[in-house]
Amino acid sequence: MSTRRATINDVAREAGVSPSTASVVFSGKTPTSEATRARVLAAAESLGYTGPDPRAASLRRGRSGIVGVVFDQHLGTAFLDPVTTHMMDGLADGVSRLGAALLLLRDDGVTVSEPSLHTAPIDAAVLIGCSPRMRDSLEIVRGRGIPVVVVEGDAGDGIPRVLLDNADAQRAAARHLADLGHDDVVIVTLPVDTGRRRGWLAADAVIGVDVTADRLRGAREVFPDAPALAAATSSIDEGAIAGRTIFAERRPTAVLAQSDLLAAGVIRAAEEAGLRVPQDVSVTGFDGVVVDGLAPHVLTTLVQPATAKGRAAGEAVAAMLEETVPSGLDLECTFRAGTTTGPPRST
Amino acid sequence: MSTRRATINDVAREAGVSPSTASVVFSGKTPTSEATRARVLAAAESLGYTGPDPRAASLRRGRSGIVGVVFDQHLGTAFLDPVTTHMMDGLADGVSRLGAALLLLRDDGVTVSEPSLHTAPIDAAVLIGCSPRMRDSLEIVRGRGIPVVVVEGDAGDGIPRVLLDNADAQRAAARHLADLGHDDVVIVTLPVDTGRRRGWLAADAVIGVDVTADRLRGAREVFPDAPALAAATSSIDEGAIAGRTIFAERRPTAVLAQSDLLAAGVIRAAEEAGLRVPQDVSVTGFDGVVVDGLAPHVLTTLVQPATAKGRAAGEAVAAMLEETVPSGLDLECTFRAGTTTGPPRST
DNA sequence: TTGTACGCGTTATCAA
DNA sequence: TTGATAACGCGTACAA
Repeated sequence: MSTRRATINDVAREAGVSPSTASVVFSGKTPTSEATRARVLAAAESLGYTGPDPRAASLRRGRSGIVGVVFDQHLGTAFLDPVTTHMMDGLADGVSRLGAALLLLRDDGVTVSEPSLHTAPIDAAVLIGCSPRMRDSLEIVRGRGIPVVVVEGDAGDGIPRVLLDNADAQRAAARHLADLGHDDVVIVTLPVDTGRRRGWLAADAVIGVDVTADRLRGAREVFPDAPALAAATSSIDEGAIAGRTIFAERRPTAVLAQSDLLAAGVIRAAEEAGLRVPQDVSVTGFDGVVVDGLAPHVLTTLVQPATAKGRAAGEAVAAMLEETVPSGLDLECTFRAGTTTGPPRST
Repeated sequence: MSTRRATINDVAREAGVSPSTASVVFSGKTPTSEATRARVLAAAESLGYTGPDPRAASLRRGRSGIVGVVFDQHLGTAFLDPVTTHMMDGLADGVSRLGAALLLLRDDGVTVSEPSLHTAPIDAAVLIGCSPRMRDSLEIVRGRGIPVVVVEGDAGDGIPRVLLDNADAQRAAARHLADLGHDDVVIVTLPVDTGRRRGWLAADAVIGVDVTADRLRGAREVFPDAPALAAATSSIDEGAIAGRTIFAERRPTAVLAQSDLLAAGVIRAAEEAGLRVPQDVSVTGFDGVVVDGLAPHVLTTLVQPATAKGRAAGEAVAAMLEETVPSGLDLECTFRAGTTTGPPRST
């Protein structure tokens, strides 16, 4: 009874074959005679050998079978958003053709914990929600020569990215409001930077988060002068905070929120303020997720293909690993009219 | 311009030092003179060397810095439950002292994709929700000699597991109902097996999922003859399905659901059936998660420390890796009285 | 503080 | 169908 775990060498010796033959028996890469195969398996069994050491195999192969998923926020926070969980689901699906598993990584810029982006044994990486800080993550990964796909963010120079038609979609919602007759509209935006500061956006504000910028641009194409209030994150509570701020100061006929969760919060704030939706104020969201607790309202929103987004990212990663050019990265949102928008109240 | 990436050897040669010195510069395990250090770093820079190859390092070290988290269901499904996401959050926290990252693994018994439990380069594993199928996963992992911690499941012989006082807690809720005067109670359970079949449970039904069995046991200690209806998963929709089944057949004065999501669904079904909560029927949940959309109700439930559960699992894993005996694995739920329970209607 | 030498466990390649 | 050989890239005793 040795203290050390058996290796494939031990098994080979025990079975009376060469290590390479034993290896082949486990990998199945080359046909082997039934007899040797049986002998090797028996030897493994008797030695308690349970298969090749993944670390050694991945060193030799140059592949670990692991795809890193990089978040720029606390996991708990990220997973609170249904869009993220659906995307993870699709991502798991998308990389499965690669036979890869997902490694959860967080890049908050300060943590030095290992394995970080610098040291994780990943074959590829998917960056979620490219905030400015993500650029650093990107540099690290690219420096390591690892294929990267960015979801919803600008990565610059030729890095594949999965994109929604954010501006177009948001413009559609804005137009919907305009068609109904609205012209006093306030926009509630997703975070504008890593600092996640709340507050009214100056006209010349620099927006570091692309999703936010794109959706804002789409809305402003229809309502060039609409004031915009930034939320600290995408959640019902944040939406409610934003809503309270808005209704304390003004009475717009419509609020255009950049996410369903924010919209739900705005609706809550509106009702707190004694406003009826949509009679007194119309509200639109973005994402098309199921927001529990919104009943009986059905949110007017843009439905984004969250699962498909993840799957597209996964497949893009798979393609890059196979040295192919990824495709199918541009996805479209669908406008869905609900019960939270209607004609503006007559003044 | 070579086609191959630079190794630490190349860097050492370029810097005019030995490979071991270069290695030490990167790991910081041994003091080095400022001069050599600078030289090595410069050499690395000029060769585009971004640090030790994680695969080689982990082979050498015998550690990968990765902890596997094994689910027995689709990731999307698992993450739909707030309890799971909170637990993941805690888990990420708990293993962080180890400096480890989390690898998402799924064991559905059929997938042959790699890396599976057999081949993933993990230092330890956390099994979530030990259904019968999980026993197989367990065998695989143990066979590989990898430390395992089980969350909410019976792993048998000396495998550390993070446990809630499910039976006790559920008994407290049942007693609460009994004290109010209820005696016509129906129980809605979590899945009873991997097949996730719905339906009334026979008195002698074998329950393969421990959480389900424990909570049921606690309830039956107070209401020995209460009929139990199994749901296919823990969700509001499943709760509603169960609720509809119940109210179509009978009019219990109280329904004891094994999760908050199920309870929310039951409440929805009750209201559909024209029953008021709690006047016509009381409902209790389990978990203490925030269920959006339940307002104005506040669920009477057992609050479980979901984040703490994850953290405990993470710390247990860390302990095992350090050859210590894990502790702090038993966690308690807290009874929280809400507005969904009251005295039974007079018959 | 630096260098030498070797092993970690596997698998690709090629020849037999 | 099997076997010999040579990396894969690194970390670390141990000696200098």
